[in-house]
Amino acid sequence: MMGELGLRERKRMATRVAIQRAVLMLAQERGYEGVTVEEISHEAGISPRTFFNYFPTKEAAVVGDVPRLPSPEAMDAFVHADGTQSVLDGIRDLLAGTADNEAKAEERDIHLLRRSLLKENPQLFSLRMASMRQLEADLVALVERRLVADDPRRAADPETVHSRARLLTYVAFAGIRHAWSCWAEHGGSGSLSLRLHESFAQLQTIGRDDW
Amino acid sequence: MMGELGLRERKRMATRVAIQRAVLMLAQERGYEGVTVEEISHEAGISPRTFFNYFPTKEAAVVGDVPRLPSPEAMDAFVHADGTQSVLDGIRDLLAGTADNEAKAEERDIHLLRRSLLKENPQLFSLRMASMRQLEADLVALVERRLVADDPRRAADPETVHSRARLLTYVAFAGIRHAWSCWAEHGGSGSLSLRLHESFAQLQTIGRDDW
DNA sequence: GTGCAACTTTGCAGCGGTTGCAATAATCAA
DNA sequence: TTGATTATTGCAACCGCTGCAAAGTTGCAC
Repeated sequence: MMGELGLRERKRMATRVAIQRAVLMLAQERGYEGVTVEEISHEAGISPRTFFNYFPTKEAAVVGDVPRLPSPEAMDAFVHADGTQSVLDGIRDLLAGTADNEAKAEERDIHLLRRSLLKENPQLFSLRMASMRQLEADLVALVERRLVADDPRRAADPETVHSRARLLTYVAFAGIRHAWSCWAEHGGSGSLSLRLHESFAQLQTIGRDDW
Repeated sequence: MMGELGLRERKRMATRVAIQRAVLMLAQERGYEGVTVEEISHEAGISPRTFFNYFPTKEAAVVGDVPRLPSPEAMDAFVHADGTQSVLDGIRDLLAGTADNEAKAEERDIHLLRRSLLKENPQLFSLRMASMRQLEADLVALVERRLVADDPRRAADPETVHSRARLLTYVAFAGIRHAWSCWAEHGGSGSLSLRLHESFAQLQTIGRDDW
């Protein structure tokens, strides 16, 4: 069966979760800087050396895995949209999908812990945003495909398409930051995805100073 | 006389410049990671311990001082604009002013060295953008003032003003990132401020998918 | 179950960034 | 010149992080 993972894999996943739980809870108590890898490892029941077999840096354990682009099907759906949705809204849905991608129940509490910690520590949220450079680059390429699919004549000017795709991507990330900031500022009340919709709706009006 | 600085201040400034020159040139040769504080200090003619009297971290010496908001007069001019310029364009000019704020001849070559290094190392540019969180926060407050000055009735809804100001600020930083990326991707040919104008012009059209 | 191959954990030694502290040296102001 | 102020430095120590090799586990074929 596919789901039948060996003992090894199960142990590794458990350790990975234990480490993240340890670092998140300790950081919640004492702040990110105030926690040492030695303490984290002790709390997680491993040696300090082993910590670095699971995460390349202390920071990586705190900010968690960088979201990846979603499934190829979702990507194709974005590229070949039916024209009823703006490019920015398409990006929003694409990224909202990766954000809520918390299928594994074991890891759900990790996500909640992390979200709560990032909410209290804007610096950590910045770290997480900074760790998304690869995702940004992937997204730029995807948006290029969408722009050309929307109007194939654009393929004649790849420079302009690239530039426009990059601008749209950067602006989309600005929208995400905005949604997160508003959400965190209000103590995390209300739905994050609702905030996301509100922020992206505002984005559409950016060119106008009358709102 | 005002310009007559004491020996102490002059020495401090010279050391500060020497450190930056050292770290930038060494990083240009061997990459940021490949250079140690010990080497930098030796090159700059100081002890490693003294290095940390001038910069809190190695990173700080590489990315340089975070730009500050410009003079109060420039800020007031932005807040009480005559309505012929959009808010985004106002932000652009405000920040372009701080970027070209390279009055001191002694430091001009430092700025050029740094710009060239950041151009080759996108990770370092990211570090620099990340170090601008304080500037962002200051700018949000300034944009709030501008929004209320544009239409005093808005003062009745500070929440919305705050949210809008934040969105405009984040989008403006997206524009700056975009301008820098385009400039760096083309090997730094052409003027950075020209790119900035092009990127902000594009920003005005963000809501429309027909461009 | 035995035994070997593959993989994981760990200790250790070491590098590099960073800090507090106290001694020393340089500058300044009267 | 002298005394106060400030800057530089060495030193010891902490912490994040890495390579390496020894020791422990798991997987698998027989």
